[in-house]
Amino acid sequence: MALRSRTKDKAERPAATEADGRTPLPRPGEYLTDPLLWASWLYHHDELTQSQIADLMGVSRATVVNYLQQARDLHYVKVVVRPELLNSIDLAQQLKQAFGLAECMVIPFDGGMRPPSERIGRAGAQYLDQILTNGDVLGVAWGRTVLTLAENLPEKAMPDSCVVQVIGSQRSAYDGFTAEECVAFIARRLHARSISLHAPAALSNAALRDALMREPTIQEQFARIRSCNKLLFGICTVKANSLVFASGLISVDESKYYITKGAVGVIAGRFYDVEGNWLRGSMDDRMIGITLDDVRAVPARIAVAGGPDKTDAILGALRGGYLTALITDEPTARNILGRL
Amino acid sequence: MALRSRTKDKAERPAATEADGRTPLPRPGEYLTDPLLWASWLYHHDELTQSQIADLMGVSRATVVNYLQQARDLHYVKVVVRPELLNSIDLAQQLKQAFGLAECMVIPFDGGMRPPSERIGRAGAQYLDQILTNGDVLGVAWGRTVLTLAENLPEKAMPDSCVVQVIGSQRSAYDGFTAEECVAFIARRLHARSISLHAPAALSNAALRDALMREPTIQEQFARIRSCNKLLFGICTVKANSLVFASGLISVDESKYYITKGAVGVIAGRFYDVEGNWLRGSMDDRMIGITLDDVRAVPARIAVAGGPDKTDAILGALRGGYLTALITDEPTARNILGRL
DNA sequence: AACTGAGGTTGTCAATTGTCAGGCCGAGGT
DNA sequence: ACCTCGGCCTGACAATTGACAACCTCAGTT
Repeated sequence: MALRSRTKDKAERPAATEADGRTPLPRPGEYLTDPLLWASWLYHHDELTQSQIADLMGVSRATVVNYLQQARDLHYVKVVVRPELLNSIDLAQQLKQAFGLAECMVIPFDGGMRPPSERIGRAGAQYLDQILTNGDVLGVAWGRTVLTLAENLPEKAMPDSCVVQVIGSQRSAYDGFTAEECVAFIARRLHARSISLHAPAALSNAALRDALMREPTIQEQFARIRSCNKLLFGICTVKANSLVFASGLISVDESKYYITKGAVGVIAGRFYDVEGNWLRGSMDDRMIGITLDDVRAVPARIAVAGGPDKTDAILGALRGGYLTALITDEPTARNILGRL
Repeated sequence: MALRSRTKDKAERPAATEADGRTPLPRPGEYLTDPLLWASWLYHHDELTQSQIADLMGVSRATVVNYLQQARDLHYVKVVVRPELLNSIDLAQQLKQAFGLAECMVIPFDGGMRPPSERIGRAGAQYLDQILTNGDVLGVAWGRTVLTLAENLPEKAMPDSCVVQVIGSQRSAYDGFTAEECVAFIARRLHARSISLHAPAALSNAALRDALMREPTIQEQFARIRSCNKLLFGICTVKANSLVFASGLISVDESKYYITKGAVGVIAGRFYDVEGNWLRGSMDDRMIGITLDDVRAVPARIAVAGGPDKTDAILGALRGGYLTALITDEPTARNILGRL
C-alpha cells in the first residue's frame, strides 16, 4: 500500500513471480511485447490501475503514464462512441426523414468550446472509417472540415482503393487547405492511391478551360471522377468570411452575380439557391471540377458541415439532393429543422 | 480555474448562452439527445472534463460520472486497442508462422489477476466484431471462453446472418453454459437468426443417435452446419477439472479410453492427440455435433483458448490444423512455443 | 578521463475522477 | 391527505491520474 522504495526495484519483479510460476517474464531488454501495447491493453481492457501496471511491468507509475500517452499519440487505442446511436437520436431521425437521407449523424453541442468544423471533422473521420471498404473509389472535395477529417482519419489498409480529387487545385490563404493536400492526406491514411487533378480550379477564361478539358490526362481524371462510388465534401456559405473567398477560389465580385440570383451555398465551387437549384454562371465555364449533376450521380455522397452560419447552405444542399449522408452538430440540426 | 461553486447552477447555463445565441438548449424535460450519449460524446470525443460537462448539462459532476458509467455498461462507447498490433507482436508472429495461421492475437499478461478465459473472451469479442460481416453463417460451439465472448460482444446489426449451433445440447453444472445459450446470446447481439440443434449432444447408444440423425429436421441443421463460413469454438483439456466433465457432456470413465490413446484436448466434444489426430471412439458414435473433419472444412475457424493447463490441448489443435485464427494470452503462447 | 546532450525515468503535487451516505421528489398504496 | 419506497441526484471525501522539473544513464565528443 505504501509507496515502494525504488532503490531495489531492478532486481525483483514481485507480482510476476508469485502469480505465474511457469512463465518467467522476459528479462529486461528482451521484451517480446511492446511495452506501449502491454500497458495499453492492461489499462483499457483489463481496467487495472496505472500503479498495478507499473508493478507488473517493473517501472514507476509515471512511466506508465508516459507509455499510455505515447500509445494514444500513436493511435494504438481508439475510443469510439457507437455511431449508430448518433444516427438514431431524434434530430438525426427527423433530418433523415425530412430529406430522405440514408444516414445522418448529429453530434451533441459542446457549449461552443471548439469550432464546429473541428468537431464535425473528427466525427466524420470516425464515420468514414466505418463505411469505407477496400476497393472504394472515394472522391474528395475540399474544405476546412474535410481537412480536419483527413487529419483525424485513423490509419486503415485499403490498398485497392483510390482517392480522387474532384475539383482543381487553388492557392489558399490558409495552410494545407488545397484540394490536393486533402486528397493526399486521406490517401496516405488509407494506404490508397491518390489521384490528383493537375489543373487549377479556376482559369481566367472559358476558352482556356475548354482547351484544358480536352487534354487526355484531364479527360482521364474526369473518367475517374465519374467512377467514384463515394464522395466526401464540405458545404460553404456565400457570406464574405466564407472559405471560397478566403481561399481565392472565387472573388467577392464574381460571387455578386450568383448572390443576386439567390445563392446560399457552394459545393465544390458550384453555387446553388435555397431550393437546391444549381445556379450556372460565367464562373462555371471557367472552372475545372465536378459539377453538381455529377455529384448527384455518385451513390454515396457524404457532407460534413455545420456551424451557425451554415443553416441555409446546408438546407439548400439537402433540398437539392446533393447528399445521402450528413454529419453535423446539434445546433445546426435544430436550425435547419426550424427553418422548415 | 478554481473550482466553481455549485450553489447557483440551476438558474444559468453560462457556457451555452454566450456561445450560441440562436440555439437555446432544450428546456429541461425536452432533451432531444440522450443524456448518456451527450455526456459520452463530450467526454470521449471532445475531451471536456467532467466538470465542464456537468456545467453544460446543468447537473452535478457526480451525475456525469454516473452517466458515463452507465454508458460504458450499455456499451455506448468502445475502447479498442488496435487489434492488428496484437497480431503483430512477436509471439503472435511466431505462432502464425509455426502453424500457418491466418491470424493470431496474443494478449499481454496481467499478472494473473483474472482468469484467462475471461480476458481472452473479451479480446475474442473484439476480434469477432471486427471480422464478422453481414451475411456470414457463424458456427458456434461452447465453452467458458466462448460464453464470456458472447457476453462481451458489442451489439451489431447483421440481419442477414445466422448463428448455428454446431454441437447438440447438454445440461450443464454451471449457469448459462449450454451450447444453445451461447448461440442464442451471440445471435441476439448480432440481430441475426439463431439456429439451434434440437437434440442432446450425447445419447445413450449409437442406434438411437443414428435414428435421430436421420430425422429431416436434424439433417437440415447439419446442412446449415456444413454451410458455415466461420466457426467459433473453445478448446478443452482432458484433465479432471475440465469443462467437458464438469458439464456432464462426457463422463470421466468414458474419457479413459481416449486418454490411454493419448488424448490431450477436446474440440466440440471430439478428442484428439498431441499430434492433432482425431481419436475416434465409442463416444463419437453416440454424439450429435460437428466432426473434426467438418471443422476443417470451414474457411475461418477461430479458437479462443488459454490458461496454464491448456498448452498441450492447443498445441494438438494447432498441429491438427483445426484453427485458422487463435486468440490466446502471452503465457500460453510462450508455453506453446516452448513445447516445440 | 571529463564533458555534454538526448532519451528516458522518477518523485511530487495539483487536477481530475470514483465512491458513498444522505437528500429530494414523485408514484403508488393506505 | 399522509406515508413509504425506489430511483435519481447531490456534496464531500478518497483514490487515481496527469504534468513537470529534476534526475539518472549512456553514447559521442573534446
